[in-house]
Amino acid sequence: MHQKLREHIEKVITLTDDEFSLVLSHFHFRSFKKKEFLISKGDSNVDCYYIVSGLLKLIYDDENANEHIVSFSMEDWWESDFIAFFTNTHATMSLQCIEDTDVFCISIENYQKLCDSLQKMEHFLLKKSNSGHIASQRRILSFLTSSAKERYDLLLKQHPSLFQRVNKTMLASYLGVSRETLSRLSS
Amino acid sequence: MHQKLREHIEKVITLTDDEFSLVLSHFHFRSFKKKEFLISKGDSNVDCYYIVSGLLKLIYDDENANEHIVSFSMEDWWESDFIAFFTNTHATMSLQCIEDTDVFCISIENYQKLCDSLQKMEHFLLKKSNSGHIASQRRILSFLTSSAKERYDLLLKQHPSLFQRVNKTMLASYLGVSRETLSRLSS
DNA sequence: TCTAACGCGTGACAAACATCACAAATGTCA
DNA sequence: TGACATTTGTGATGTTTGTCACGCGTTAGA
Repeated sequence: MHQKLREHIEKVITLTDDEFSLVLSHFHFRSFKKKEFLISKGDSNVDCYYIVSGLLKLIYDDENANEHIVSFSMEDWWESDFIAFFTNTHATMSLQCIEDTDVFCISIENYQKLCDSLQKMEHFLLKKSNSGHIASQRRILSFLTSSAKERYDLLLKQHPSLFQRVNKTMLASYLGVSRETLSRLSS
Repeated sequence: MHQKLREHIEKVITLTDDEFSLVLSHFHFRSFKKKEFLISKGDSNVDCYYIVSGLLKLIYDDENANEHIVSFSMEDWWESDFIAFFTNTHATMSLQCIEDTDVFCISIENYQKLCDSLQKMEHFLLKKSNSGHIASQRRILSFLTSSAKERYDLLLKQHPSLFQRVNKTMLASYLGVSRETLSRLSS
């Protein structure tokens, strides 16, 4: 299990065994069952997660209790309510399992300690943050420039596996359309 | 002019005079006139910009030559086509002056060199990247959860100054609605 | 294995928004 | 100042999407 985290990090930087032990000591390994929450709206002390296996959804519940899916996250991705994580405030979003999921989690304190104690990891985390920023920019672009149908087609092209693992109601929520509209788009 | 950049960085980390000189040597100062392009679609070697003064728009032109405004950027912000900047690929977006604008620009090579030569700056840039990621997440949330009218009200509340500096056509493009719809929302 | 919950499609209708067309007001610049 | 472009509002109309309602097959759990 540790090996997966190590391989993931070593795609960007190289680590000695001692260095990896140091890294690992800043994380906790945890397993969650389908439907369990890693983060619940209102939580303080929000962690950041590296996903070893499984599938999660990051959701925002609006004032009418409608669920909006901000992102799906799967194997080899990092996820959190980054607003809460980085600003050390209460969670405005929730992170919930769609499938049984194994993760390594890190607190913001340990995130900062790790950056301080191992410069290489700060470099790694900068790369990851930049990638996250890019992914968000792409999603903004899709909302600005594409119709619901086009966003549907783009998602089908870029992440076909999601269509096997996630039901239509959640796909609709991710695409920002109603379940009924999605049903009509795909038929 | 250098002082502005230094103050901006020293909100996060402290620098000696020598360190700041080192930092500065990685940037170029440039001035642009209204309507000039800092980045044009298709450019290679896209730089990243710290905005000393002025106002920019980051735009995406779709296949029908419709202009979509991905973001506005003003004094004390960082801006680029981050997808092109970080992945070292051709620009898919353009960055254009709405007002005369002064910037410090940095290439991706110098960005990386700076990270390597001054760890403190890597820390600073990680903070900035995380902030950028957060801003993007907020914008995604606004598209997922809010109507055009709500996005209009939110923008008016969070950035009232934009309404003085930017015409309605551009505001509409930023909000993702037609000019006519925006005109009806605001009346 | 029985039952309630869930997933998914679809019809009918309403609301939101885009598009096209036009006119008035304002800004720009030689 | 005059000519021209830009900005903005608004009416008419069509398209897209949301909402509500319903049925039916599948799934999950006691």
